[in-house]
Amino acid sequence: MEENFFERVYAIARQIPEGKVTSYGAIAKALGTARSARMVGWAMNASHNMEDVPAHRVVNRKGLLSGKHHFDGTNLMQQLLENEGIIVVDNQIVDFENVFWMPKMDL
DNA sequence: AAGGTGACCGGCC
DNA sequence: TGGCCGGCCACCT
Repeated sequence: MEENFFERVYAIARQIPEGKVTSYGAIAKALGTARSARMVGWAMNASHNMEDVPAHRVVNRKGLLSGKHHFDGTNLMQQLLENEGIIVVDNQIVDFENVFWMPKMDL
């Protein structure tokens, strides 16, 4: 009973454990629309109003904080990640593979 | 209704 | 990884 595409994205994002991150493509695949990775980013844009959506845990496949530009400050996203134990240098996540979390495609 | 847009991804060099 | 290009899909005007 998903209201719309966004709700689905939020559902996945909320499942991201602390200290872990995932990519837009991974979420897209979890939703079944791997090709709509861009939509995931769009949903994240709307997630700005959602407090339950940790958008800072979502990065692109390179582990780059592509969306940091959309956060309040310029390094807010990085601060949040580092706060969870994730090392971020130059807007890029260190050990990206190590902190990468694959969303459960359980819907 | 049509067109533009975007926090992407994958392939290629 | 870095740069360029095409495809993709839902949302907004």
